[in-house]
Amino acid sequence: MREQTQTWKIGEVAQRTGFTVRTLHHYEQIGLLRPSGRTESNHRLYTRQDIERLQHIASLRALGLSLDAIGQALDQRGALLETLERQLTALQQRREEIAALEAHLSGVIGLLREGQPASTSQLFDLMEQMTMFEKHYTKDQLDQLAKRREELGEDTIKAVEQEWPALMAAVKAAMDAGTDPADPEVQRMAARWKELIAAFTGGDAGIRRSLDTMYEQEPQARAHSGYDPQVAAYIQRAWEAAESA
Amino acid sequence: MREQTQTWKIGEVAQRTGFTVRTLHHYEQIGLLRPSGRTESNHRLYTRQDIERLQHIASLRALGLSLDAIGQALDQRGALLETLERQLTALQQRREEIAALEAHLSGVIGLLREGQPASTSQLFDLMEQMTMFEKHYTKDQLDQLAKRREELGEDTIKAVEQEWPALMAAVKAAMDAGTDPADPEVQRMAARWKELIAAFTGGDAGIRRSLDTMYEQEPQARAHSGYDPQVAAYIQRAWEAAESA
DNA sequence: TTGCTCCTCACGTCACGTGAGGTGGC
DNA sequence: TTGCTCCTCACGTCACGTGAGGTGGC
Repeated sequence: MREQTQTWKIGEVAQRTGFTVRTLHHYEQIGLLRPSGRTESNHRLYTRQDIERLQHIASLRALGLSLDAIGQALDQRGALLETLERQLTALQQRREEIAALEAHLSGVIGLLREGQPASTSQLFDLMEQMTMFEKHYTKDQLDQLAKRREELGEDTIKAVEQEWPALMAAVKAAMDAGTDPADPEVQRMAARWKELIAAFTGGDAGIRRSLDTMYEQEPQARAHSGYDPQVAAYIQRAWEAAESA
Repeated sequence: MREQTQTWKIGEVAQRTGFTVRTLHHYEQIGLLRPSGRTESNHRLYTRQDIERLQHIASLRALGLSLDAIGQALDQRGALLETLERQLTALQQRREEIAALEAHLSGVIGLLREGQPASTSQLFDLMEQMTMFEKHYTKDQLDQLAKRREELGEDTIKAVEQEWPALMAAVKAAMDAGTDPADPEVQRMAARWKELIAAFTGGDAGIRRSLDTMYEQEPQARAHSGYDPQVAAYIQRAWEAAESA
């Protein structure tokens, strides 16, 4: 009538379950799985129940749960479903983050491969711009911008990028000379300024707003483009003069 | 003619770049970014070049690179493209792993919600089975099995699952009684056995092979289904007798 | 006596967060 | 003198891997 309870030493348990001895030590240390007994010489003894618990741990670990979450799920029956749902949400979120990183990374790799930027620092300039863009524009807006660049063609884009600094310098010169914003030459430059922005935004008001916020919030963006708030205010006045005319 | 080099203290750098002071300490400690100077009172002084390097670090960190990889990429120009490509591959792999986890987890949550398994230990049995299945069957095979279950309908599946243990017990009894495998009654049971397997596999040879390997390699699977190698060998002989007849 | 298994520390990993305890400039 | 910034340790995080040094059973 003796209840003979079979037990296993740690090495046997390790071999049968695929856990390492160290891992079993660890699980005992954090209180996740305490072997039911010890031999006289202090060797751990695991019962069938212990091994069952270990298998449950393995199942939950296979779902990516943390040891902490596993402990809670096993000790408070009923919390299981909720724990798993939280885990699913966390995984989905993590996967979306990774997908976004991948998109960003692919973009940078594309720049590096095709554009062959002249210098490393130029590459980093480009990367910073990309990061800023991805921060201030929605995904739809970025798609629109990409389509627009394609429509315009590389040559047009390069031409515009070269024209910008020249135009800003000319406007700044007129401003510094105290020229009236209503002056015909300034009006011509203001109109051209408007055209260049429209070429970039494609006339989309949302993209225009995102562009403005980016320049407001990112000193980097201002520094990079040579944007000057005083010049911007001056152009603003020129536009207003044109409207009231 | 004095070259006046502007410098910033750690708090200023932190504020402008969005890193924390502790992080800058850390970057110095691991040699990723060493400020170019110190004041008399030992306060760190960062130059414009230091801050540029910090911005490059930020760009690369935004791509998910480890600090170690960032250090290498920045110190050995040319290694950059390769580093980024490795990172992209790693991210893709990680994303696929997460997707697989999600699929597994969704399955388990589905079981928990719909099936409402009677006890926790029953749920874990189911989970272990799922894990084993996902290990031994290809994705295509799992899809096929799912489709097949749908075709058969819940009632048929339950009926079959109930019939199994009874059939195995009957065969075992015949075997224990020393009945000849060619005996008509044993032949009837062997034929039924074949039908039940076919109902599960849908006659697919690949699925049949996966099922066999699973029973060979997973003591868990054998224990769970009550599978007995001696009974299996007996059935084998019955099938051979049927063929040679 | 020789292997093999078991034991208990305890450091290292990754990228910092969070104090603790103290000093220097306005 | 009071704040504020700066400094240098140093522990904690997560799930163990990897020794180090030593003991017990066949």
